[in-house]
Amino acid sequence: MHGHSPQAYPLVTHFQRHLALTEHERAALAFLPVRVVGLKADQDIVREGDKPSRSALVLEGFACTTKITANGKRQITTFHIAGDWPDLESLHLDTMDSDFRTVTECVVAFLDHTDLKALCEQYPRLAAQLWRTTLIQGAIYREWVTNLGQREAFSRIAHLFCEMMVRMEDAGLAKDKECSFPLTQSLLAEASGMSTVHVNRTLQALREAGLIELKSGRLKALDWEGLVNAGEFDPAYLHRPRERMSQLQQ
Amino acid sequence: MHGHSPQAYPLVTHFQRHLALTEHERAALAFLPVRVVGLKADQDIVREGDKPSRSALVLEGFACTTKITANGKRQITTFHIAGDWPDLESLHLDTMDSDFRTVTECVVAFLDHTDLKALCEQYPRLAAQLWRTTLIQGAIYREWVTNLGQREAFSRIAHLFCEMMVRMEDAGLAKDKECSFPLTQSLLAEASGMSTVHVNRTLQALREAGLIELKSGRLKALDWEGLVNAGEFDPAYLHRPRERMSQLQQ
DNA sequence: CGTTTGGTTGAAATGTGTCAAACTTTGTGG
DNA sequence: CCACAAAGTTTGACACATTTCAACCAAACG
Repeated sequence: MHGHSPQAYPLVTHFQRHLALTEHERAALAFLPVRVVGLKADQDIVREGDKPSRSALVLEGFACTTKITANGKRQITTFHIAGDWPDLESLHLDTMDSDFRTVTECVVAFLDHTDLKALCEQYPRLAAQLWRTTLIQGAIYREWVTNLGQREAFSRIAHLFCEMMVRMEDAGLAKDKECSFPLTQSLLAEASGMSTVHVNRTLQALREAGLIELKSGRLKALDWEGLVNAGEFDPAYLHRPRERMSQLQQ
Repeated sequence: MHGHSPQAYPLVTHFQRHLALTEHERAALAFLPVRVVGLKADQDIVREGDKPSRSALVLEGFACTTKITANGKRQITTFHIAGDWPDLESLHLDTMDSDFRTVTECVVAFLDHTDLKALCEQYPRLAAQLWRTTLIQGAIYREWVTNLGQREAFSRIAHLFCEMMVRMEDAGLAKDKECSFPLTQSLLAEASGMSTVHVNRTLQALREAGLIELKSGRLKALDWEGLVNAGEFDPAYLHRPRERMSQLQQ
């Protein structure tokens, strides 16, 4: 599929989450050439060392950014869900310093850097919004550093679950604190810097504490407040649009 | 001190590291109003929850970004040295999600967001460069997540030392793999997610391995290649300007 | 010179990793 | 639709990295 398709609408949605678009801006976005592609699970989209000429907006599915150490260990540095723009940074950093890959089957929209750069020059507000998108991703990284550095297993996993739940909600993919969650324990291990075995035991502890239910690819927070406490979770770092902020209180 | 002063030159330097400036751009930078301020050690510059109307460029000294968990533990998410722009993100994220504070005495240049935004609208290349600056900071966060998640004490501290040394070199603050390093062991603990005691023991191990000398506020890599190996350090994530890349091989 | 701050040490407690095996679920091809 | 393979989860026992606590020492500092 190519250009001007209905598939471009998610792009408009992305911007409208934070910004009231003018007609011109909306039109510019609608006419941006996009290439929508379906991808298999567990597949590289961009690799460390690549010099991409385009960036991908996730439309459906779960993806992640990973880094591999010289010793061959792998760290997932963040998960991406629908609406996320995982490798937007490559717009201004020519060489990828990490891998961007699918976790589940995904649908992504590829946008050429040349088109995006032209858009940015012509529409400074859209440029600022894209910049903002990368800054929020940076804020998430800061929180992950803190999560890995300061919290032990139980809180750490709880925090990860809180973050994912809130982001899924904001993307319209969760309700009643329940969402699709197709992440294996070994992926959770790679994301939390723990061994698979210990993730397993921690999940049992979270279940025994009555905080979560996690099975067959779905996560449900049985006791949201309890989970938030366990994870010491404060969603401020997600810099959510104002309207969404209240939803946490529910 | 206010505006147009010789103090503004570091600003030009910052941009010229990555970008060949035009005369217009250089002039625009030179005329940006800056307020240069000297700050005491161990002092907040901006706090979590603040909504700053300006950002600070570090001219001298060591600073850091920190997050405090609900349990009162503190994580240093990154260190800042001369030439760094620690809270540039506040240009587009209205509320700070972390603290930015001095470690040593510092000299910083404050720049108003309104001025920076005007600059960005008029000079897209400068905007892109500022954006790039925040993206590189993001890349550093990714690496820290990996460092905390996948490396044990010995490698983790080695990696931190490698990063600092390379960044100090690039800022012109290190030569012969030796630089000022006024970080206490308890700061290193907060940055590495380890206890002070274990930092102490790890430093002894690094010394016994003949990799470093660290005393009276100075760090020297006695065996740079060994340190790089121990830390599995690959500086690609720092996205250094091309000319500097070769320096690592020395 | 005393006081503070930062560094070092030892011993014990504990969180987490490792290994290896068994079990369960999911997916697939016959 | 079953049977089988593959993938993911769970378990136990043990090893080990790291934390904690408490004390002591050294260096920096006014």
